[in-house]
Amino acid sequence: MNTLPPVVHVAVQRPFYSTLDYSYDPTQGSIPLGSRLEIKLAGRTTVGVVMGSSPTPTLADPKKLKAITRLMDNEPILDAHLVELLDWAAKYYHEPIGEVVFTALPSLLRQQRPLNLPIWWQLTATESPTELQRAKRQLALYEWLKAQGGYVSEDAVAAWAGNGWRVTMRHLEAKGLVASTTLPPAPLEHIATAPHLTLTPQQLATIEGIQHAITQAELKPTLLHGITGSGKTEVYLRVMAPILAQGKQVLVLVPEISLTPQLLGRFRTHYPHERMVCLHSGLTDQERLQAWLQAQQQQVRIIIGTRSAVFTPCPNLGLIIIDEEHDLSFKQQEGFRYHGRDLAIKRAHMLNIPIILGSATPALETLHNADSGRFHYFHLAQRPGTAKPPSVQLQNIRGQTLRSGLSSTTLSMIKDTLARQEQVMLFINRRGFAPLLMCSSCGWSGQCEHCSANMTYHARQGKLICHHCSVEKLVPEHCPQCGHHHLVTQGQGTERLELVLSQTFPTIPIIRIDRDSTARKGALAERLQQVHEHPTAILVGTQMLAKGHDFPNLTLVVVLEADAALLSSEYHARERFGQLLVQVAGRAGRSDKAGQVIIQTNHPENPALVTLLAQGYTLFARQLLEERRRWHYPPFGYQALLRANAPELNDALDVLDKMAEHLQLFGLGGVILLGPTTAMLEKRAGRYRTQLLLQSANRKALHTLLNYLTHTIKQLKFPANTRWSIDVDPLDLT
DNA sequence: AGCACGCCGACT
DNA sequence: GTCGGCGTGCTC
Repeated sequence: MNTLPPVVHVAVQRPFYSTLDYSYDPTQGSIPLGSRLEIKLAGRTTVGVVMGSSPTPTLADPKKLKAITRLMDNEPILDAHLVELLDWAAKYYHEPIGEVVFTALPSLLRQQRPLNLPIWWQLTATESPTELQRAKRQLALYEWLKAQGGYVSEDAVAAWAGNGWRVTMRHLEAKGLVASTTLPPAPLEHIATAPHLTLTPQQLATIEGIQHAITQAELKPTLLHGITGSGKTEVYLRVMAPILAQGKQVLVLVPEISLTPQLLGRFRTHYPHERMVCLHSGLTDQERLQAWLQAQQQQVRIIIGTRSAVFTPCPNLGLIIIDEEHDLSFKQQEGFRYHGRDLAIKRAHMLNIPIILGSATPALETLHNADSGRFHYFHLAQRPGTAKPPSVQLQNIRGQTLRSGLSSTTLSMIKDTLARQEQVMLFINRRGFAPLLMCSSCGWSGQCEHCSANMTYHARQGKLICHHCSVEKLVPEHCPQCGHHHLVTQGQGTERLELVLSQTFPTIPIIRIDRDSTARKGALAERLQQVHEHPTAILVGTQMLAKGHDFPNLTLVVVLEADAALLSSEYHARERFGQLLVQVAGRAGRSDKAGQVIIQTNHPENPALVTLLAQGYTLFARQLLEERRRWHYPPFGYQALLRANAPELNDALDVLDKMAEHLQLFGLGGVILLGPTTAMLEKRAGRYRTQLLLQSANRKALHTLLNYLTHTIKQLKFPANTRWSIDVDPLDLT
């Protein structure tokens, strides 16, 4: 007779694409989905998470079956919905299930420490039945519980009732008078008492429209396309109100840490009595765990966080908001390469709750979804108050002599702006002093030993730094190749601009904001403070400056080195440049003063650029979409990028050659293979990088192929020391 | 990913 | 004769 025990399907922190089966003793009770287990794996004790169960083992050889060691916590750590989402994500991104589940957990929960959530007792009936009259002890405990307001912690019960309390509680539980629970949800506070901004008719109409859209039976994601300064945050805040009033949770995803405190401030002001948490990379492990638990226990209803916050357990989730949905930081670029926005959309769909994507510059994919009617679309095209959109002009620098990257027209406009006692911002997406140091005599240049790239000259530190692998070395005093003393720099960086401007405008404060000048904790806040203290000033910065910050006295923005992005062969480059340009331009003239934007370029006739300036972002984006349609690029086709790297180029190529051959043997089913080729940055940190692009009009065909690959890859023999990865929906093809 | 097992070079 | 190199293969 077959007496095989029931099993749970367990995700473990190992590179396995499937769960492992472990048996358990059903007489000890069932094991809920999402529970954390202690298990033995290959002779070692480790942590697993229950992803499913079945009455009999599903593994081929039942002799291998082991029993779980124990349940680690008194509560499952993930609810059924998150288990389903993570399961889906593992399949969609072709990532080992354990990798997915464990990146979704706070790091303290990946370890073998039990969580031991406090148990609370909840009164479930308020009328004490007469039968309790006879059971004095039960009655006393029951009345005491009632006096405490209906929720009491296990510890409090033990302290009050003394020995034997557990038996008494079990009696009360059996009579249906109490139930054990985790922490009670935070009480409903009173909502939105802060003084409200007056809304524009357009904002009001948008809020009303969104509120109507998100209460429809058939929910679609909503794109809120609002130009910079149009008050998207205010719309989020108002749309949230009815959701919060129902006691539901709102999950807000934001691009990166630098903007989180700012947004949190707005939320605090608007909802001063609502408890909220922030989940970002700046938290300690303990803080992160606490925030995670508070969301899980419904102690907070507003959860603001970066990419990984999409996995925060919210048992009563009512709305998801993705701010700056186009932002690249939502896509994880290593390991489990998920897209926070796309997973949020999936999560909202699974829960049948509304989701709002906000951006001044929606991603092409998102815009296409709105154009095709798959998403609702709302447009906030005006800035409230007197703020007007800035005037943007292209400045042809072809054949002009530049002074440290600045044309004479630019310089005179800077002078004029400063004379009006206003601020100027110079935007250049390159930190350091100069991107290249070379010998004027023999042509030697400072190459990184580990990467196929130049090292950037950082004057202040007196170093050459590789921006790809962070290797540093002291600037040589003379040419390492010919001994010549005349080493010259080429090109512009933020540091050099800062220096040149301080020489040209010795009385004007120059405030540089880039990764180097803001590395120290609190340095960014200091710099921003300086900007607000000096109404006449020059700001020099990288894309850090492009997002979110409000500089009311800033009226001139100069964009330098625009051409690299325009000429790039990477088809995402122009989309990103357009987004960046619109975001940068949005910094100019945010109050009542008119803003101007100058773009220095050698290619003022560039069609994408011309469309962007003459007809705006939406038409620019639609034009790029048409191009993508012609090439069957996303969103008109589906892509996955296989990457490999190795200390030897041939080994890295060999990996992808073997994969390509393997896939061809299986049958491509209409999927096109492009490559293998070397990556644009051929060598990085001592490893050669190669890639193979898979493209198909049919998502299913692509996924079938990837699924075959991951499940048969062990048959392939790769050279030693090679690594490979799969990137589904890649956003970075370099 | 770990880790054990296993088959070839320089050492007590 | 052994210690240890990292190639190969397995983990419910």
